Amino acid sequence: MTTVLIVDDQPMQRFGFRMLLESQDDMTVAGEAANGAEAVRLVSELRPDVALMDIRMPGLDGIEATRRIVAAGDRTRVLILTTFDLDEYAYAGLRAGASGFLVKDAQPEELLAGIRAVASGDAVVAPSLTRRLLDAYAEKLPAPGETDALAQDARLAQLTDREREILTVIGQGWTNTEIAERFHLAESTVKTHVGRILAKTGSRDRVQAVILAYDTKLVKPS
Amino acid sequence: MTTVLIVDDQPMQRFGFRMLLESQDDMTVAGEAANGAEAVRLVSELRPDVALMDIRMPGLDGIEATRRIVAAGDRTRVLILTTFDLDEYAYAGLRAGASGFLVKDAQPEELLAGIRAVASGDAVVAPSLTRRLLDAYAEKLPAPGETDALAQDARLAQLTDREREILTVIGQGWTNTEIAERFHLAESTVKTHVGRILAKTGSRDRVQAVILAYDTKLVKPS
DNA sequence: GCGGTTCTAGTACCCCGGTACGACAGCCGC
DNA sequence: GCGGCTGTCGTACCGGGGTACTAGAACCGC
Repeated sequence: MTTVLIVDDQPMQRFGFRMLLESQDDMTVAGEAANGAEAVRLVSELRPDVALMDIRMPGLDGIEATRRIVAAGDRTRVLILTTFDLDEYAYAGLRAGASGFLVKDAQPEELLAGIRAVASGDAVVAPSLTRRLLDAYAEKLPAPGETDALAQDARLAQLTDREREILTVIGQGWTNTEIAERFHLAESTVKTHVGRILAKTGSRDRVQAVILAYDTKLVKPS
Repeated sequence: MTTVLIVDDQPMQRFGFRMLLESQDDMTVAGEAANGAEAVRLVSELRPDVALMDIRMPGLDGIEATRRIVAAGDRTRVLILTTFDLDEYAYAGLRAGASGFLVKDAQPEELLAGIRAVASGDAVVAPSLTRRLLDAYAEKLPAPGETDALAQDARLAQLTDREREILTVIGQGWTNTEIAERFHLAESTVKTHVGRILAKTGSRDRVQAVILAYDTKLVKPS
């Protein structure tokens, strides 16, 4: 069962969302908030799976509320909903750590699919924005040729591709739970991988693995 | 009317797609191709709106075919479809200039919505991949204000000398027990310090503290 | 002297991380 | 075909890490 917190300053808008969500038998509305401050408070209190977040609200807006929710380290994923797909909003929302960004005039099915995707650790972005996201991403890609000047360390060389991939995100601070969610693996699988990484690299725990990742430039300082 | 070219080496797979597409009154199948070379040829000949492209095919694969179609400057958008959401495939496909990337086990509605989005110039990406895309994108973003490096220094500045000292050895991989022994402290004291360090720096656990230590150059790669 | 800060220390509790098994499916090379 | 490697998943267990409190001692500045 996916629990959802509805955040919107317009009562009728909240009502509409509530009706839609309650009509689904795998979803339930954990609560409603009319502004950002209330949203932050209710998230920490109710710990919903997903916060459906409007942007324009009196007082604390949706962006800032998202930032605080993400910063608090709660497991709640934020799905931003707004009337217009203005770039600034989207970018700001994504920077704030939102897991998704959809426009309100989306089809109900799209909205529901978005909520389910976000709840399961995936992310969703309105199609109109995805294009720009891809363009920006393409620029960031290492280049058609080869994948970077891969860190050649004897310890890293023993790792399989999968293990190196996982070590990379360990180096970015991901917990086993997060790795499992975002890679769609069981936590036990992640633990197996981590155990092998530690054994192969001679690391005592993931902290030393992180240090190794930095020292070998597998992960670079941000 | 959206015209679609189906590219897949498996006849049954093509048949399935054809049935699905023909059931829609705003879509029509322009043709079918069983490999990459045929796809490139048919695109230039039929000029469909969208090419539904499988990746694994004998001869010219979907990635290379996509690259050539895009390079040819045709108006045809390529939507890549594959069985598994392997990173390499996705990255390669996006680099090649595809307008979208979906997994074959997606719901038919998702697939259709994806085709319509791509045909209208938008882009679509499978939810499972969007997450990683967002993460990568977030890294690329310049950061809210001008903060970043300075902000992290600000977080370090809040620490007392003792705390900074302890954060340094945390960054070197020491456990609480080791810190207690070598600093002649009780482990409970170390835990108190660590807890305050995490709170002040906004780190979730010592792993993130290690990352912070490296990013701020408090600890330097060996 | 008194309040604020820092360092120290303790207890109690819970959860995540790591280990130690075993198991199976797919793939590749011999 | 068979064995080895890889990736996946499961269960069970334990210890360290982190949190939430409280609290005393030393120091400093007003």
